[in-house]
Amino acid sequence: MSPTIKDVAKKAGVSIATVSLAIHNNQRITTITRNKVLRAIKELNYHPSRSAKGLVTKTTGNIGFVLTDDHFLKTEPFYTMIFLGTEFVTRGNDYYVLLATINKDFKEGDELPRFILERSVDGVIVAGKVPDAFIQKLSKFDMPLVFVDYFPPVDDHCVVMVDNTRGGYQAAKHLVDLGHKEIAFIGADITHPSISDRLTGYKQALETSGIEIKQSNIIIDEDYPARQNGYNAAKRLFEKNKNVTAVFACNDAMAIGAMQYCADNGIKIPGDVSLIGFDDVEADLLLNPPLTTVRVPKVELGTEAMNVMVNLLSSKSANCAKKIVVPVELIVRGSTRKI
Amino acid sequence: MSPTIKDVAKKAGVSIATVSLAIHNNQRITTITRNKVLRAIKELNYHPSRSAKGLVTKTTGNIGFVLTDDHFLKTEPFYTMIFLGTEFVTRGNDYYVLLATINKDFKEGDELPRFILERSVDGVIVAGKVPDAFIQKLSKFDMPLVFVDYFPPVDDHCVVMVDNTRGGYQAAKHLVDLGHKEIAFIGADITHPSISDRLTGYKQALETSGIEIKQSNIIIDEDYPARQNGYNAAKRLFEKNKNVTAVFACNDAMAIGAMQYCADNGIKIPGDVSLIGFDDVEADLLLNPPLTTVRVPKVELGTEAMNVMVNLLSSKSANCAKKIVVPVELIVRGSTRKI
DNA sequence: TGGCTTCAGTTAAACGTTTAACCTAAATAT
DNA sequence: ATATTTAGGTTAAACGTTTAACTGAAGCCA
Repeated sequence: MSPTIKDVAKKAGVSIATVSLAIHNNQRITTITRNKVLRAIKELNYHPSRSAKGLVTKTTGNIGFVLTDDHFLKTEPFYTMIFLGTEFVTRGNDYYVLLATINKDFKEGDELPRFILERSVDGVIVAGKVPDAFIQKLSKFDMPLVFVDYFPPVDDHCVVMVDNTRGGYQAAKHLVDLGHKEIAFIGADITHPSISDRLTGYKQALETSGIEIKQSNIIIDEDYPARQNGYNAAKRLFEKNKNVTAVFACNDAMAIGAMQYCADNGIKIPGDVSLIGFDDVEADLLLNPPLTTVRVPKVELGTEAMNVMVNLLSSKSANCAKKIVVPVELIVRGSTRKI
Repeated sequence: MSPTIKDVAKKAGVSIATVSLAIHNNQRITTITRNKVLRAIKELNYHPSRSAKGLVTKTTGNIGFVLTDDHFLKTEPFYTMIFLGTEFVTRGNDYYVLLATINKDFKEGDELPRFILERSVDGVIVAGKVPDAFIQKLSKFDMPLVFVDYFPPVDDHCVVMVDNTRGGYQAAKHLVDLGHKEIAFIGADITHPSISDRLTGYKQALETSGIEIKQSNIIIDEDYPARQNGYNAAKRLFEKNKNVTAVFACNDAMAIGAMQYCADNGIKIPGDVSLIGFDDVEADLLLNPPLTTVRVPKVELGTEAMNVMVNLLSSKSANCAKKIVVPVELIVRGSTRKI
């Protein structure tokens, strides 16, 4: 068995309270006693038990990270990167991250992740879009909450967001600057605020550039923005609309699908059509041509979210309802060109 | 505050011991009392506190997952997939996974991950190659240990391995079957057992096919098997060795680098040279041509490792020193062809 | 009838910490 | 000289469980 505080107390010839106080640098303990204690700790290689500490302080040193199972399973490691971002921060602070998924159709009667019920976490980071019913139920626990890459309907929470509107603007503006006039938008799941914000940015860019916004140039799939849907959206677009010279896909997955459609149908990129995506996933660089895109700093989203959480927990301040918007960056590669 | 076992006891009109026993389906409690207790639990929405339970049972419900920081940071999400595999299993069993990294130059004096010292985990899964000093230090704690994708020097541990030798054999055999005779191997970090096993398989395949093994066809970089090193290895290979018609790269990252070198130097794949990798990473499908490779079931490695761990913890049996070898699979795509 | 089992629970100790309340001796104030 | 404060600890309760040991009633057997 590993040594307990009792062993340290005996070895140092003091009470266990003194050991505890010494560990926490309490003023009441003289330097000389503290050193005695510290020496005993070193000799025994003592480390306090987290369980015992947790029981009395009602803290666990863990943060929950929740996302829906379909986000968890998708091939693009978008949320994985955010998760890793949170891990980076915990390295510095004294926390660990517990991961849990919920059903994307979470209903009122469903159980919350076990770590919430058993109080194994001090706070919860929610990543990506989650059902309303889940947020409702989660909010009943008075537990610090941080949302990342999703803007919950009720608005008194801490949120870390991507500047999707500005990114959409930058993407479309880039195409405008290259001389394009017939610029299409392909997207999916427009109820997702991130996606609709990108569309908003697209519209703003065309508007401020004096280019008419045509509904026929906007293709929205109802489903999830995945490669297959990008393929289908491109098909729907090009079958009815021959004069499009540039396409802004709502994310890289759809852009990759669209690129595949073009390859299958003799549409040259960027020769015939310029294509720009959103997210900047690993795959972009391997495409032929490499995909121009708007970079979302995925790891940074995670670090920011965890930073907010750690602040929330340490300051014990009221729910600050803080909002952080992390900037995006246009990455020009080979899939766009001057017309 | 959430309800405690005391609240349940009061509501059900029994002692707290009865509540505990009822929860654990102890025979001593009649169905009628158990139901009373269960009803109270439901009404109060009671869930036992993990900290309190942990304190007395000396369990935490957590499993540690350790890898070196360079593995954690590399772009190919190889170990991330293994990690996710462990997560999948914990969904079914009652565990969570805590992630920690160690320095790849871990020395004897370095501290172990905090979750081990503070006893926040019931067992540790070690992924990938880790320093000997780390294993030494870790072994001193009598904590269940499972190694995945690495074979520790001292051999009394549970291990989940990839069948690298067989995979290397299959890869080289595939090239032989396509009629190739001058088959090169490019690799790096040959001290890693996985890599050297793949080389062994390569040699076996040539041998059993009656093809001479030439040292000049084997290029080993000392560094890490990454894209850049694949590029360099291909350069070294083709500059001195014009008649090679097929290359087996020790992993996909190096294969991708080699492919880049070939593209830069007018070597057509698979026209002039057939190329095969190892791992089957996401990027392979996006390459032009898509890469023939040997699939390593990454997620399955994680699930297997976690299954072994869960068995170890539940059976409380002696360290079974179990070995599991998960099979690989040849995936033929566009980068190899008949000569 | 009386002694022995079995049944169905209860009591209380234990797990390893933190921390409020208490204590004693020395220092300071009146 | 006595009363009060301060310094530097110690004592003991509390956190929420589990579980070994105990108890009292009922059933059984001779």
